[in-house]
Amino acid sequence: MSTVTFSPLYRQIRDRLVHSLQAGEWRPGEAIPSEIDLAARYGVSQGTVRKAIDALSAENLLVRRQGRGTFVASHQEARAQIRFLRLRPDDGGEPRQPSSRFLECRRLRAPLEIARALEMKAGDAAVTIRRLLEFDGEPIVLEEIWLPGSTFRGLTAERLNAYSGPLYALLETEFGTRMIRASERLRAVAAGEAEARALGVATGEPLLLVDRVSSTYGDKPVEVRRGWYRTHHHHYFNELS
Amino acid sequence: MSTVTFSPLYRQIRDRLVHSLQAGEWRPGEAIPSEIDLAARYGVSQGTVRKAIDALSAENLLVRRQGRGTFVASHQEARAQIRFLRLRPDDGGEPRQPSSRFLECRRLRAPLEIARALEMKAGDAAVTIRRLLEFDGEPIVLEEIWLPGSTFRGLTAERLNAYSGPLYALLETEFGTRMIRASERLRAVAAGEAEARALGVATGEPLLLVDRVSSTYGDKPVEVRRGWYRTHHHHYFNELS
DNA sequence: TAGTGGTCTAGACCACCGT
DNA sequence: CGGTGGTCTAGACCACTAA
Repeated sequence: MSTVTFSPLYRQIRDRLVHSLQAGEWRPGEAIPSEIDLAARYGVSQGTVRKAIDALSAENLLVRRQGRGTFVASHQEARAQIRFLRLRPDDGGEPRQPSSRFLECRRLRAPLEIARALEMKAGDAAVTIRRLLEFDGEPIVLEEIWLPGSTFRGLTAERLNAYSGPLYALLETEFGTRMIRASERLRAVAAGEAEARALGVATGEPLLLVDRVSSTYGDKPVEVRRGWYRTHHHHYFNELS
Repeated sequence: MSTVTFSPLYRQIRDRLVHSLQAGEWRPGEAIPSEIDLAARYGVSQGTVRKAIDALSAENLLVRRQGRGTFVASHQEARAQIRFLRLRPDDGGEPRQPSSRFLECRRLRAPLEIARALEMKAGDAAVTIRRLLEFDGEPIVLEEIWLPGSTFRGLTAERLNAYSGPLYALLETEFGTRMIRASERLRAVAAGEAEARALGVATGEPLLLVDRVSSTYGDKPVEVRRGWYRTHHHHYFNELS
């Protein structure tokens, strides 16, 4: 009585490619084998490999570059960074990358709520980071980040301060964990004392509260993040299509 | 010295299909001709038509249904309605469709800012609507909507009140204008007196301010909308992928 | 110029839907 | 059952990149 799950060939190839990506057979930024090579490897036609790669390209796991090859997507690229930070200045200028100031990085036991979101047991090791994102030297976003402690064992305050690029790029290159997608829930809230102090606004000021859960291959959640956004001169941009 | 714009066949077919949609050759909800018929009509192979339809399907202009045909997307469908209202109850239940209570519907001259967003001249005829969206009888969203008066000539308060479905469905069936995509800018603001009164909250309460510009075929903007969202028990959901 | 991805075709066959 | 979209193939050729 179970539903027969028909899976087309290109879908199976797609899944095998994802497994290879997950296993680190090709690293972020590197090229994967050519379509013809992959077709030979899997014993299918080039067209079928092509359709599999099309799917992964649409999912932003791979990036095609005509005449050069197909590459593993990376958070080092500007495009990936924009995808994961939707805040833009009101004056529509180039979305300059913010600089981050780390306020705290501690290892402790995961509270129940965090543990549940990360699919681990309450009390398991976790890392928490607090940081401030500054645009043109002005603090705009306060963030509190939670990661599973086991997979990010060497993540310390020194490591964070020694690095200047986007956080996801560091997690990707240093810890082999690539954030694939995230879902966010937005609310308007009044600034509490801590948020107000960090962002330099009055207590009670309206802030945009952004709760995010990010996941890696196989939709496994590996980060929980709460951000307080000051939206006086910035806005959260979203495209409905 | 101009860049040569190479346009593949499937892209040209895509554009011709869009023109047919725009001209109303097939109405929302109706089936378009089969791939084989279209291939014959345009003198290309079925595979090329297929790729064109794939693109339009990804853009949510068409909907494929295996074994039945390919249909013109419509705002009557539940899927379209969800795409254009990202507010969900916190308790993750089924996103019930809100009921809307119309507060006002007036015809007047477009203010400068509205005119610019709608690509018309300041002073041109416009329609403005104010309404309240209620979830389970509770007012959650206050909206102020602006439309070009010329294309929505028969839009009146009576017409709105006589209709119960989603607004875009009415605009689509009664006025032949289909909203294709929209871009939104979100901010956190303090409730002014008018918003507070309409939503039944205290003045100064944090609200999620959502500014939207929607467009129809050819990215022509045809609606400007400002919404004040009460996010005590609801949140704006967004998927980063 | 060699190698990559991108396009286009023709044809065979499969999965699904309604009658 | 006939008609629709969905898959897969093999092969030819085009567009782009780098050396």
